[in-house]
Amino acid sequence: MPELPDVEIFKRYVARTSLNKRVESVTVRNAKILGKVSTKALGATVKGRRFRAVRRHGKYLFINLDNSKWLTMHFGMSGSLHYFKSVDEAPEFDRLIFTFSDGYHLGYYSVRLLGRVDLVDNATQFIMSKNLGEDALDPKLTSKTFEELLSSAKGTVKSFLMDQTVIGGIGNIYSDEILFQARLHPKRKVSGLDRNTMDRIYGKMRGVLMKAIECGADSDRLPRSYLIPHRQKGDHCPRCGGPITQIKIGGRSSYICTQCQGMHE
DNA sequence: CCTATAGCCTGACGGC
DNA sequence: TGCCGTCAGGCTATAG
Repeated sequence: MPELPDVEIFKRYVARTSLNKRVESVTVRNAKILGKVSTKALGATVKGRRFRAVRRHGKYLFINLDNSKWLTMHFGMSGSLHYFKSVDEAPEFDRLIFTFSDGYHLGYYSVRLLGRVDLVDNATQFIMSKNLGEDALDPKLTSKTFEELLSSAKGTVKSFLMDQTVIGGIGNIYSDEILFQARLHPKRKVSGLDRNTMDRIYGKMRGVLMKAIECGADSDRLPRSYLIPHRQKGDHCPRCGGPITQIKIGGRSSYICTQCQGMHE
C-alpha cells in the first residue's frame, strides 16, 4: 500500500504515538529489512535516544533522533507501522520492533521483506544521494516546474508520474487514479502534450493525493467517483458505466476505462 | 547515456 | 481438499 498518502499517514501516526519517547531497545526479527546498517550498529545508535521529529519525502519516512542521526524507512509493497502496548500484540510480520521506555512498542511491518530500514547522518543528503525528485505535494513543485519536467521527459505519462527521480511519491495505484481523473491513457506519450493537459494532470495529481490523505489513505473511504474502489476486473467506471479493463505496462497492471481514457485528448 | 526487463520475497487467490 | 501458477500498491541491478 505504501505510496505518498500512505506514508503521510504513517508519518502522522509516528508523530501522534512515538514522538519524544526514549527507545529502550531495538529488536530485529529479520535482518533482511536492514539496509547498510547492521543489527548491532542500529541498536548501539538508537538505544537510549529519543524520536525528535518525523519527516516524509515521497515514499520515504525519516525519523530524527536526538543524537542528530536519522532513521530511514521505506515500505516496499507491503509495509506499515503498528503501535501497541504488549509485545504479545505484535503482528507476526513486524520485522523490527522499537521498545520505548514507557513500555509501548512501534513495529515495522513488512510481509514480503521488500522494505528497508536504515540509519543515515543526514536526511537531505540521503535524498540527494538517491537522486529523488521533488515530493509530489511539496509547494516547491509548482505547475510551472511540473510543466518543465513534463516537457523534458520521454516515454509515457504513467512512467513519468511513477519515476521517483522526477517526482517523489506516486506509485502504480495513484498514477492510475490521476490518469483516470485527467482522462488520459497511461500509454500516452508525454511528448506533445499541450499546456492545458499538463495543467490538468498537475491539478489532478495534487487533488488525488490530498484527498487520499484526507481519507486516511483508506481506499474504502475514497469518493465513489474515484477509480480506486473500482480498480478490478469486471467492475465498471463510476463516471460512464463502461467496463474497467486491465492492461500491462512494463510488467505492471494498469486499470483504465477505455471509454473515458482515450489515447488522444 | 537511456529504456526495458529480471530478480528480490512472501502470502492470497483462482483454477484444476 | 490440495496443489500450482499467478499476482500483489516497489526498487535495484543488469542487459541491450
